[in-house]
Amino acid sequence: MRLVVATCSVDYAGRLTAHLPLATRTLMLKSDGSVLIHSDGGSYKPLNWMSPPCVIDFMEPDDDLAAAGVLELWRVTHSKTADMLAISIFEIHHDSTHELGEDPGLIKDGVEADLQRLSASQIEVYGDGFHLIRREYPTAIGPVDILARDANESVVAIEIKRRGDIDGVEQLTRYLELLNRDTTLAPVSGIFAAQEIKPQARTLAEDRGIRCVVLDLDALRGGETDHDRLF
Amino acid sequence: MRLVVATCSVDYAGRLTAHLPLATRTLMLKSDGSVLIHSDGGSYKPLNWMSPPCVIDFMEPDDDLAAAGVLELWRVTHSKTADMLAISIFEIHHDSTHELGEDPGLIKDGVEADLQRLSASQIEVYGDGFHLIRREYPTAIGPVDILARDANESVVAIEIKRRGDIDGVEQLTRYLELLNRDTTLAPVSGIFAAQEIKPQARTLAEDRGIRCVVLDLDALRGGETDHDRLF
DNA sequence: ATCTTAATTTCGGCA
DNA sequence: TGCCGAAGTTAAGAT
Repeated sequence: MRLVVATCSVDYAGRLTAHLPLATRTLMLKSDGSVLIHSDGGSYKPLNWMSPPCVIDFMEPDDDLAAAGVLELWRVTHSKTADMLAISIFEIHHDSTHELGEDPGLIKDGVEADLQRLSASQIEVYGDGFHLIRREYPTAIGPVDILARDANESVVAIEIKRRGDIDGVEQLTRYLELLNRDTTLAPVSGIFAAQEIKPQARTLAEDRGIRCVVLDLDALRGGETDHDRLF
Repeated sequence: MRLVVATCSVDYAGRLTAHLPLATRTLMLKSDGSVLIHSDGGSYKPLNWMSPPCVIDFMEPDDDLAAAGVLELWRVTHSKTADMLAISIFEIHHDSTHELGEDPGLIKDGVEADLQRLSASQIEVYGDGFHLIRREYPTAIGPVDILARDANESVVAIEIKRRGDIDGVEQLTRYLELLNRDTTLAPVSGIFAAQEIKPQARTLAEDRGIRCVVLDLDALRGGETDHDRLF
């Protein structure tokens, strides 16, 4: 990886056209050819960039550019889409290259898939006597996270989110409407489950007769451990 | 901005839990307190990060961590959400600080909205005698970019993209199918308009009786200027 | 300030 | 490989 702090201007032409006026910025050149141009603030998104696969070409400026003060012209072109990034270097304040090696990558935990897997394997967190029909139950408008039966053998559709918001309730409502047209399943009730449920979402859900369940990830993990130890 | 290349491990706890095993990475510490952790590849998204507003606390490792080889412990906490990022520094390979100053920011140009606005105000680029019904004509599956009538008063649905690809043709096809069910509008023909139309997309479109129009942004701009001067 | 939607989205999963 | 949906989505515009 090469790190450069330079006074530069940048032009991008590809899915859109964009320009960065002359200013001092940090350029990150990765070993796969990709380039990030960062300012000293804002979020993790660069001001401008080129994603791999791409190649960078370090060129001499022509006479006009050189007369305008351009030391180097870096031309980054995408290998497939012909997107192009042109970086005009006016002054280099820092330039260093570093060997980083492969990265083992991020290990994530506590995403929706974990909640679904853990709570499906401990389906009674949704109520005594519950049993699983299946996860990712397919419907015409997409898969329902969990389909189960309650103690009375009535079908229950469970929608799981990390953070329970209005749109999740809407999604479950659409599933319920569809599932209740299936005479072999109806009547189907709904459960909206999340690690955290927004008050607005809870109000809407309960207004529609949908029960809300707050999932405790740590408790689910503990439960799984016990389960693994028992069997 | 401070640039650090270090062998480190990282733990994040917030909206999810995540861990980065020990490896050499580039750390970008911005002046607003935000931190990005980049590997030498991938896209512009960091492996892990903390968005502003946040504060970074440079701490001495406790005895256990020091015995494990930790030189420094950087603790980044979000000022509002209590999200936390803990960076355990094992070895620093590079460390430099740079004054960048304010950035004038990116100037974007040629986005879909511009093409839509400009071509709607000069609707005859689609054909002599064309007149606008409305932009963003609402349907059950989303708004149609432009709905117009041609010289014969037949309705035309226009889908606009910056770069015309297969999926844009598919989108327009769905709109046409829906609009043609409306007896007050049918028959509705389609125009696929873009600054650049991929050969595959053009073939598919014409195969479905959809006309393709290549939009010239500079010409549209010139046309708008004339219009403004005339009225 | 809040919400709605696009994004040069990126990223992962599954068919 | 392509489609579909989630993301610590982020970011910009409208209400």
